[in-house]
Amino acid sequence: MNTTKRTLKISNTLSGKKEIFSPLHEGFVGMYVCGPTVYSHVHLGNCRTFTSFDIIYRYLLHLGYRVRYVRNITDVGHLTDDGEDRMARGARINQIEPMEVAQKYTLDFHEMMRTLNNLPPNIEPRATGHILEQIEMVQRILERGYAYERNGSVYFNLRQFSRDYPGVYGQVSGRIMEDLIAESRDDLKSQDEKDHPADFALWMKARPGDLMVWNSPWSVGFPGWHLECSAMSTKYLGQTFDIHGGGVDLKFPHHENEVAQNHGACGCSPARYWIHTNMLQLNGAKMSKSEGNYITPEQLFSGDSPLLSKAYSPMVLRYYFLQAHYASVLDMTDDGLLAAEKAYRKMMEVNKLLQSLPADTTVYDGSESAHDRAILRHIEAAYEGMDDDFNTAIALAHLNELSSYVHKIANRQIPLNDVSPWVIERLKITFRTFLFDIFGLRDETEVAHGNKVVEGLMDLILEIRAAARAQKDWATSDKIRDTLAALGIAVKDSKEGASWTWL
RNA sequence: GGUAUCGUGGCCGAGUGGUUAGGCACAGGUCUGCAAAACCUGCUACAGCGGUUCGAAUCCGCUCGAUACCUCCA
Repeated sequence: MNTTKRTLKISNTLSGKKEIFSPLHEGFVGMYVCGPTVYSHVHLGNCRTFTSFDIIYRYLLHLGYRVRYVRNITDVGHLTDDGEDRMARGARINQIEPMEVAQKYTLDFHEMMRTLNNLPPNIEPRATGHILEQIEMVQRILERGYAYERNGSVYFNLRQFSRDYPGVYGQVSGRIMEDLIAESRDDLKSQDEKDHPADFALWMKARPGDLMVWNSPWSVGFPGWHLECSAMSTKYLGQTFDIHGGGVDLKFPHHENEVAQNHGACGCSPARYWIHTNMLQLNGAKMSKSEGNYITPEQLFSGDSPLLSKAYSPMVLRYYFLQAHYASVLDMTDDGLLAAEKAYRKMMEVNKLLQSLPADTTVYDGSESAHDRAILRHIEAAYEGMDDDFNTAIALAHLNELSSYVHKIANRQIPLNDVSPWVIERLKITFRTFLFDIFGLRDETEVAHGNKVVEGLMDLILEIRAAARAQKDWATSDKIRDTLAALGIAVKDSKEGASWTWL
C-alpha cells in the first residue's frame, strides 16, 4: 500500500518542534541511527531504543518511502570513565582479542534484534572498518581550520567553530555555547593538551599498551568516539540526509559533537530531522546494576529475577514498548508487563477471529451503515496516530476500539448485513498491516504449541475429557483440568469445545 | 551545583485551553455442571499552592518530587 499522500509529522530535536516531514529527495529517506557499543550484553534500554527506531523504519516503509537505514556498530573509540577503550577493557578481563569482544557482542546484539523482530538495517557499518574515512574527515576539518594537533592527538576547535557558525553548537542539546565555555570540571582527562576544556578529541595518540591502534598522519592511535558516526553517515547517506536518531542520552556530547564535525568538514548540517528516544525505567527508577534495580532481557524472557513474577515473551516486551510514545520515559513494572501480556494475547486472538470472518456476504444491502462509518473512522484515527510523530499508543488504542467491533460482528451483536463487506475486508487488512508490518509483532500464541507430540497428546487428553463430560463425569473432567493446570497447561472450555494454552 | 524534560484514576500509559484515549486490575452481567476463558456494561483522573482566562489537568509563577545530560551509558 502506497500512502505517501499522508502527512507525517516528526518531533525534530533540532527545532524543538513538531514538523511536517519532507524528505530531501521525493520518495527516498536516508536515516542514520547510532548503534550499540559492542562491549557487553544488550541492555533492556537498548532494546527499547532500537525497537522504537524499527517501528519508525517500518512506518516509513509502509508509507511507501524507499528508506536507506544505516545503523552502526561501535567497536572502537568509546572509552570508559577511566579512559580505557571498552573493547580493550573487555579483552583484558576475558583475556581475548578486542575484536573477539566486538564479534561476540555483535552476534549477541543481532540475536536480540531478531528475537524482538527488529528488521536489520540496510547498512550496518563498523567503526573499525572505516578508519580511513575517519582520518580523511579529520584532515578535512584540519584543512578548514576547525581542529588542531597536540602531541600526535587532534582536537576540535570549538571556539573557532562557534565564531564561524554561531548557534550551531548547542542546537541539538539545547545548550548555550557560553555556558559550555564557562563550564569546566577539574577532573577532565588530558585537558592539559587542549586549548579549551570543551574541545573534544578527533584523533587520540595511543598510549603504551593500547591494543586497538592504527597509523595516521599524526600518530599511531585511534579515532575519537564521535567521529565514526560523522564519517559513516557521510559515506553512506551523503553530507546532508533526512533523519538522524539515537537515545536522548546521546544528545550531549555525542550528537552535538557529531554535528560540529560534519559542519567542520563540509560546512553543512548533516541531518535535517533529529529524533531522540527516551529512557526505560524499572519500578519508577533508573535501571542500575549496583542498586539491584536491574534486569537483563534474558532475565525478562526467563522470569529469573526477584523483580518479576513470571517470564515474559519478547513480543510482550515489544507490545509494552508500543503502549508508550517513543519520546516519553517508560516505566517498566511487573504489573505493567502482566497487563501488556494479556492485552497482547487478546489482540492476537481478536486478529485471528477477524481474519476468520466470512470474506463476503450476499445479504449486504448496499448502503453505508453507521457501523461502517465508525469502523472507518477508527481505522483513519489509527493512521493519524502514526502520522503524528509515530504515536503507537494512539494507534493501538484505536485498534482496541476496533477489537470491540470485531467481537460484536463475530457474535452477531452487530448483524453482518450492518457492515459492508469491503469494510470488513478493510478491517482485516488494517489489523494485519498494523500488527505485523508496522508494529512488527509476531503471533506467539501460535508457536506456543510447536511440539507435535505434545499437540497429539493434548488432542487425545481433551478427547477423553470431552467423552467424560458428555457422560457428566465431572470428577474425571476436573481431574484432567486440575492436573494439566499443575503442569502449566490451561484448558479453556467454549461452545465449540475445549482448547489449551501454556500458562 | 548547573541545564533540560516530566509529574495523569489501584497499576501502565495517550492526549490537551471547553468534547470517552486505550490496556490491565476491580465491580456487575451473559455463558457454564462448577470454575477458568471469552464477551457485554460500569468505573472518570490529571503532584501541591497561587495567577492568567468566560473556561485550565492543558498557559504562567513558585514549591515538592522524578528522570536525563553536564567530555565520552540507548
